[in-house]
Amino acid sequence: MKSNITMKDIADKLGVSSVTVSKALNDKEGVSESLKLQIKKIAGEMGYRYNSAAKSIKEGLSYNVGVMIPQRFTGMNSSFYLRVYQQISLHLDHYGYFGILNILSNEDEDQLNFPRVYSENKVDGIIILGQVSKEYIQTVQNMNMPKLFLDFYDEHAEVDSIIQDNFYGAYELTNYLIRLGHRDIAYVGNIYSTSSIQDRFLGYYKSLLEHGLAFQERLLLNDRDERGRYIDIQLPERMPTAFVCNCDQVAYNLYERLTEAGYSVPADCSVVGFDNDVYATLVSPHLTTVEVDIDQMARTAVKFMMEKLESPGRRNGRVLVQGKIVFRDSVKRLEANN
Amino acid sequence: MKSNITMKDIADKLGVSSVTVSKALNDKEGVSESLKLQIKKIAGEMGYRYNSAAKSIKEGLSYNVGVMIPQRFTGMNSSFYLRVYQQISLHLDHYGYFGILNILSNEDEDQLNFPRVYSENKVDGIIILGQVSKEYIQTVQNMNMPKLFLDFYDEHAEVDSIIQDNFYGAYELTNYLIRLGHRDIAYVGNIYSTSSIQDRFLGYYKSLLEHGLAFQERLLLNDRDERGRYIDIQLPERMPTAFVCNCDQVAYNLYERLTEAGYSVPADCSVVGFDNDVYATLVSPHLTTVEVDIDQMARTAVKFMMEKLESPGRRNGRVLVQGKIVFRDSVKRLEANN
DNA sequence: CTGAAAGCGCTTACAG
DNA sequence: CTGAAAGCGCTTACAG
Repeated sequence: MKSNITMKDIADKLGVSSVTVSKALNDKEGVSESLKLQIKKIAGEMGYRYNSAAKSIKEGLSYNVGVMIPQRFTGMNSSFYLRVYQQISLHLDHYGYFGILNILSNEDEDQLNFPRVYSENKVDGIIILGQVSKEYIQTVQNMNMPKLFLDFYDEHAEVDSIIQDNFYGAYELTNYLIRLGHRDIAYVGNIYSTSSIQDRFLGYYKSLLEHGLAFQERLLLNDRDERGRYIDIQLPERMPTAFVCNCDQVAYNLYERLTEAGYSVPADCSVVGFDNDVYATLVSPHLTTVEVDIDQMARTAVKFMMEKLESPGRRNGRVLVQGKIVFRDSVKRLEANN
Repeated sequence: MKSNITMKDIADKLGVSSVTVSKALNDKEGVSESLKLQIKKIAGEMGYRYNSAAKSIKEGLSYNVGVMIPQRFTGMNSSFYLRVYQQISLHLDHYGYFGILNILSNEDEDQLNFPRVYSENKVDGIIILGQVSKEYIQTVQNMNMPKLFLDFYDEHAEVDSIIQDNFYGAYELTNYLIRLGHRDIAYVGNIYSTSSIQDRFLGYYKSLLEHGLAFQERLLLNDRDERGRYIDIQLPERMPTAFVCNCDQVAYNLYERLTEAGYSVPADCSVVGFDNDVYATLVSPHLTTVEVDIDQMARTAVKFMMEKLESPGRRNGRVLVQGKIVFRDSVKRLEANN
């Protein structure tokens, strides 16, 4: 399968030099218009394909970017990162780059091995998509090429990161509920479980504070045990008018719980979620929720990476990408508030 | 970011030639053991990284395989192909290869453009993942490198393909129902909608035939209109004891319909699905269904590709990958049949 | 065991 | 406008 037609072959066919062919095919100065046209025509006929390896070796650039996803985020039910990767791939294309997916195996993560894309110089930069261990972060820092953390950050690492704005999303969502007249609003989630649940809680909390609403313990409902397994949600004795759930799946669970207890959404109480995944449209009525702007995350990551490739010293720090509220039918405007 | 350490740098540091360094680093014959060790040590210290572009240019091999997914299969809710890609990527790794994802845009498909991975010689072979247009299949055939169709095939194209065995999966599932004593079994799906719905129907049909059970029109329930939108499933007047649904999502829809009508699964009637996606475990009781063996598909695709890379003439034809039944609690053994 | 020479395909000065 | 020369980093014969 190495029927490789080279510039030399085209040059020989036309009795010119390969330098001239190179100039013609790259639309560079120094070839007469007619020769250029002729060369391009012959190239097409001969099925010539550019050899990017030769370019790579000259420029020391592979025109690839590695996207590394830790293995544990790649299970059956977690296609989120794959979708992010897909968008990254699409945006890289605009810059003439390609994305190489690299699943970081648990072993490689434990043994602090460099990924093969790095040790074989297959990529010009690397995007780490999804939290890796503290120790591996150090390994990443030892890699001598532009790098970027996506969807997580490390306070000590000198690595730029792009994360979704969990805090602001929950803040906006809660503001929205308050604007519609809700005053007694619960938060559903184990705030000691993950940092995103905690950050979302904080956004909810800030909204309450800003509106002079007192937070009370009874308004914090647990959704999972310390190992992350969902538990039955205990509804408070005096029911709030609205629930902010830390994610759509928990909202789904809450719906079931409410139905059992004889409450109807949104007539008796309103519910909002987070993520806009399958669960958001699996419940009836469909859930008002926050959608992570995957495209924006990918676009930003690629932009930053390209900038770093241009000027390696470039820093962007910790950048937040805001989600957008998807308004559906799980929230009711309270009469009280006109 | 081109602080590239080369073999020459290592050689200079030790006062040897780069040829010797090359041999040492590649564990080739012709270097004394002690020198080899020393070279490897220095290489490590200097942070040397192999330049795979140089290898590529020598061998005419990129050690990359392209995976092309038509844009229309990459929406929000279709992560199936991304998961396949992920597995391909994993298996390629075993062979020292990398996978480059290439989303085929609708425009490129319409205009029959070669993908950039091809025209820039970025890959040694290409896997087309998901049905492309008749016209584009021709374009694929014009590509002068090993290629493979995955999850679809074309009767006229001289291209090997790997597809899931829809027919056999439904056949087995129906056999299972019959073995448990079911005799009156319905199929849910619009058999004119897609070829996989049709093939699954045929598997169901064959099972009936083999067991001497008569198929009747009343046993074929429609699930979607000609544009693919789900419609309300009409339950037959005389209820069957079991339903074979063409996919899990439709089984999910059927559950709702059955619940409305006052039937309970599996007490009153049994239900099976296909795909083993989220919907399978969203219903209660969880659904017995067929899981596509993504790993097997990916593994086979990579194996075939590697063989083609070895010997380009190699043909494998149309290969079917069988799914596996996932037994859960949506099926009841009928008393009648001990 | 060790290394000088040539070459993979292309591009970048530079000379004509 | 056109092209000979050198070089990118590595490997493959081949000579010593």
